[in-house]
Amino acid sequence: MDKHEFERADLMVDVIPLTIMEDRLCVVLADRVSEPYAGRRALIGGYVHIPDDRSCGDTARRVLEQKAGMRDVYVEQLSTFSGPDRDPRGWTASVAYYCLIPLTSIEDVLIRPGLHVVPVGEATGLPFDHDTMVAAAVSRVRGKGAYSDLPARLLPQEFSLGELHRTYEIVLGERIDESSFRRKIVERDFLEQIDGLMKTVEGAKRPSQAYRLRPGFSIFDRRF
Amino acid sequence: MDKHEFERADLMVDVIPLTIMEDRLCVVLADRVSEPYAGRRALIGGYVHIPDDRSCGDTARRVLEQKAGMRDVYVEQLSTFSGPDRDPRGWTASVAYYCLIPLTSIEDVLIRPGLHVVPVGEATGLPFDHDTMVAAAVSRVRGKGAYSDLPARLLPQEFSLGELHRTYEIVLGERIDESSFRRKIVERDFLEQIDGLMKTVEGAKRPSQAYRLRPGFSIFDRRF
DNA sequence: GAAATAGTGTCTATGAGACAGTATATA
DNA sequence: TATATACTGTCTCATAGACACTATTTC
Repeated sequence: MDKHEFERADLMVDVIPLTIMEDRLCVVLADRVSEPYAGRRALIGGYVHIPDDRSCGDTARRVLEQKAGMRDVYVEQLSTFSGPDRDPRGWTASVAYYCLIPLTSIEDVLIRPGLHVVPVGEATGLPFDHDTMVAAAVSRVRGKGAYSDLPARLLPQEFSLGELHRTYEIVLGERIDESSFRRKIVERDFLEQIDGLMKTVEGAKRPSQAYRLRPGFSIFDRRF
Repeated sequence: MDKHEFERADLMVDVIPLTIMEDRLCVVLADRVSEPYAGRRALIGGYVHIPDDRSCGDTARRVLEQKAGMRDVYVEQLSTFSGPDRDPRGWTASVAYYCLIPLTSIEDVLIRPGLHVVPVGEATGLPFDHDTMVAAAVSRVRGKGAYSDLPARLLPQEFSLGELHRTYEIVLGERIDESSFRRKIVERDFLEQIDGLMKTVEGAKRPSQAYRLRPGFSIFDRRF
């Protein structure tokens, strides 16, 4: 059977960049510059570049850098959304990736015009099936967050257990007991202490021990 | 930007049909009829049919029926595998789905020539990146199996707790305490008793209570 | 009644949440 | 010294595994 016997489906990639801002889980949206839906806020995405990209994961990382200036972020494949109606241009399949933007990178990102950081609950009414994608990304991160090091990737490289604790609470959307959190997190053994202390940014009192993710550690396979 | 400015990637779908045979987790492979790799055993797959398929999940269900005669099976998207080297025909993306074939359907399936049921551990050396796909499917089912109703879909509609227990052990590849299994499984509340008893097929003694999955129940979202 | 599988009851170890208490910095 | 956050210790309750026990059928 000839592979071009039928009309072909178009392949694209969309990225759901998640971050925390003002103690809320947020998604980064971009003003669309071209049709369809020019001018509307939507997820960052693009077509695969055959000569350059070695995988759809490469495409995701490339559009993140080119369209939002985000580099070296944690990127993971979410799911592929497909069908004749999700894009007015015709039958498409979009491989969706979510990524976690550390707090420190967010200020640099916001310098770019046309980018917006929106709480995930308020990112509705988006074009294409981007509402579904955002919801799926949040659901995935919540599901994995309960037993993974994933929320730590929303923090700068060095952080305190208090900050990490608050991050887990924001991501999971529920209160977490502090003492059991400390126990669990040190048992999981994906953190390492940094010799030297740290102060909280606000008018804090006692400084806390700084930690970082153990280099190269991840519970998850990074296959795209 | 014109959407056909670049050479386009080809979109296809592959399916990993899992089942249990002789107390082992197995995958169904098919002899390839066309190039590349004609005559080799590989996963079932095909191109999206633009006019017919309403999603890649539809493509998965269609090729399952057309190429292996499997209908009404549990199908779930696994991951999308992409790149310039995975298929000798060029840059492709394959959306992989796994499905769970109940024991009762397997005999019908095997009537078809060119189909083979192979223990997952022995399904190696496959063409394309099908080794990776099989491994990813097994890993996903094992991961989800620990807290889901998913292994029950490898059994006929009616089954005993003993059979279900053995199925979980086979899927997870480890011994599971029987009394805690019974406790957990009834608490999870996705089974319902069937009034009337059941005998084990072998030279069994006491018959056991028959159960079925509560209609419509699934812990998981079935988004494609 | 013997055998074999089905199903139940109970003890114990582990782990998480609740919460009180201690420690160490700033102002 | 007052205070706010960092961190620790202990109690209790829930849950899972171990395992012994009972139940019901076939042969």
